[in-house]
Amino acid sequence: MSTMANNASRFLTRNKEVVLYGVSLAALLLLLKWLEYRFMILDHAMDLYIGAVAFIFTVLGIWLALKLTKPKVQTVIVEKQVFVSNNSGFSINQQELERLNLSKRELEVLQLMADGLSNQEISARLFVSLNTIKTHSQKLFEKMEVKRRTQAIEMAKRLGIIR
Amino acid sequence: MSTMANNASRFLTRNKEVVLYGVSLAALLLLLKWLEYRFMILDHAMDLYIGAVAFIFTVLGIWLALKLTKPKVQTVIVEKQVFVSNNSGFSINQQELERLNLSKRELEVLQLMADGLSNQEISARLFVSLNTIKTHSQKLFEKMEVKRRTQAIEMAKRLGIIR
DNA sequence: TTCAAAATCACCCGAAAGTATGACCCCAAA
DNA sequence: TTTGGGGTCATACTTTCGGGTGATTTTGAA
Repeated sequence: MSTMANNASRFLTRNKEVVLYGVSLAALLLLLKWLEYRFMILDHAMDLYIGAVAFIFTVLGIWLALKLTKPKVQTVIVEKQVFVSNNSGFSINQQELERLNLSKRELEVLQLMADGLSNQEISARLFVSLNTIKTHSQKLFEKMEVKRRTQAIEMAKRLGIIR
Repeated sequence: MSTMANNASRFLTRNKEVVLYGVSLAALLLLLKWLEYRFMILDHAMDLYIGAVAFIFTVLGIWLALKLTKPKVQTVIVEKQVFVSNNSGFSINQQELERLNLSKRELEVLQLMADGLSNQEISARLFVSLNTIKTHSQKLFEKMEVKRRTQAIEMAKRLGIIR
């Protein structure tokens, strides 16, 4: 039951793009027709018209490509500060990171959590939905064996797996 | 030295693109002229011609966009080990503490928050009611000018007003 | 090519966190 | 003695968080 609703909503979400594109294309055709009639009044203005068409469709192509191309993955540079204590020599970090077996995305979410961002803000920052962040945080908590984000932050800072 | 060579090579690479683009554009214009003469022979084939132009330039636009956004951003995790003398655990920033004007109780709550405790757990630890903790945290957030406990923790650790 | 992990998104529900407001007590300073 | 800050607690409400579940798509490795 919920699967149907799920599919329907997803279908709508996808179609929004398609519908938008369709409408835009229709508008563009109207514009072209208008341009055509305008220029046809003039004499030997064909080249100008062709130029306009070429320009418009070049822009359209660029827009299309940019729209349909997936947003680039941001480069994540994690600078880890390894605090070296005088007495207790725990300069772990990488070992702990591997032990916890966190994925790249989960580590990103963890870092943003530690920066004090809400799930909503994290989702906006990473260009994904709120639900996705929830899923990430869940897996994060499971792997780190904690129950709250504050515990995750505390552990992460203590182990030095985030800055 | 290697930087110069690097820049030179990069410059050449870029210019190669520009030259390639120029040549392609020239070829494209020739193609268009040819198409124009071909179609002009026919009667009322304008739309077809315009369509061809539109298509070609749409493809051109897409190609341009894809070409110019080519560089694939790899996710690189840079591990920078910064050795810091361990004074963060000892010296508390007294000036910041006074500036924020936190009460004793509020500071206690803040510390326990940073330890990853829930409001419920904090209230149990301090032998007060949950509502009291909520009140404390509220005033805490006001004084620190934050909206969430995670932000308060982040700021407190950054300023060094808690361990 | 196939398979598993990762990443994405959805929906529901209960718990926790946070907001707003008001009240009472205590104590020290004006 | 009044006044104000700190501490306590309450009710009512909204928002966010987290758990559980299921699904599809992407991707990287075998």
